[in-house]
Amino acid sequence: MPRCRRGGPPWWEPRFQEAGFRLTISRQAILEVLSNTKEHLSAEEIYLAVHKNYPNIGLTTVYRTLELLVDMGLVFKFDFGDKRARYELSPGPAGKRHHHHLVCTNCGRVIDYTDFIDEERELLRRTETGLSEKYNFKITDHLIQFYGLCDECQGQF
Amino acid sequence: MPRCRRGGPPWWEPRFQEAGFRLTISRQAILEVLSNTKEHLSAEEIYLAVHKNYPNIGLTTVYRTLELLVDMGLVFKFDFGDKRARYELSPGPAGKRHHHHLVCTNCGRVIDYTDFIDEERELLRRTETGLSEKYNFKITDHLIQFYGLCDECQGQF
DNA sequence: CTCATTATTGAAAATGGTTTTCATTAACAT
DNA sequence: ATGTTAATGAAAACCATTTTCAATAATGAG
Ligand SMILES: [Mn+2]
Ligand SMILES: [Mn+2]
Ligand SMILES: [Zn+2]
Ligand SMILES: [Zn+2]
Repeated sequence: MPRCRRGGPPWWEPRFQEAGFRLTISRQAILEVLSNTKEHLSAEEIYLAVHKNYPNIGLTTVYRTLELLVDMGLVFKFDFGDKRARYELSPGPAGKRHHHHLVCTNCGRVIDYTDFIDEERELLRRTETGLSEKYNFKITDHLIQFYGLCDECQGQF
Repeated sequence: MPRCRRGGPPWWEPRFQEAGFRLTISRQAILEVLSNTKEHLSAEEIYLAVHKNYPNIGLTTVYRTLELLVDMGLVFKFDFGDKRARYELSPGPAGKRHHHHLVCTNCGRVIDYTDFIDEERELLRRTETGLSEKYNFKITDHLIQFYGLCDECQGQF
């Protein structure tokens, strides 16, 4: 289980300095877990993963840390309809690209996709401009998700 | 507080017949409330509204009925990030047009918009086609929401 | 219309993800 | 190294939603 950082410190360290938050073991461990997965983990799943190496870190701290990380913009929080929040490390400086999600309503699988993002971006840009003018609404974020049946679940219906 | 139906029975009545569900007082009352509001009510708000005219209808029934209505496709269920589900009557045969939402992250206000829906539709159509092919994912639904600050909340920051 | 069937309902209890409380611990500036 | 105080863990609280189960009422048959 090799560490990801092949060189200097993780890109998120300066962010803690700037914001004046302490870079604790718990926070590093949680960020480490998030940076080593491609999945969209729930708080409890993160807790369990962290717990293997740091058995004394509690679920409460995981929740609190995730809230902080979301506020800091280091982590994104999603609702895929399975009754629990799911988290994903922000792309970061040299990370993956911005993406949206396909959610299987049968098995819960979540697929990241970056295809058509450019077209989406263009539409979003125009929509945001138009809506800002018409409703004087200052748009700061958007959510786009597609729901349906994944490859494996289509046979069952 | 005039009833909306100026003529025949509401458009949703046949849907119950077809599906074999009983058209009870509770269900009619809840649909009536939903059809007489432009807001996106929570289960409890619907319960309170129904309760004025039918004090014996319980919150449990409201939850159960909403679940049924969502399953029947008569009602849409949304998550605007305020920790409780919110509901909206489906456009129906002669109803309002399909729309998406602007959500104020400060005061929670939700604005329906239908502008740019045609462009969105076109993008969605192409995206759905592309994603279906690439991931063999059968898309049945989508969610688009914009977040930001509404007219009144912009001054505060 | 009357009755039997059974879907539907209400009240109360349970559920479960998340948040709060509060005493203890540890990060880090000095 | 030490003091200040942010951060933490365990337990309890929170709260929207769901489940339980006995009672009720919508519907169809007669
Ligand atoms: Mn993702
Ligand atoms: Mn709406
Ligand atoms: Zn699936
Ligand atoms: Zn606002």
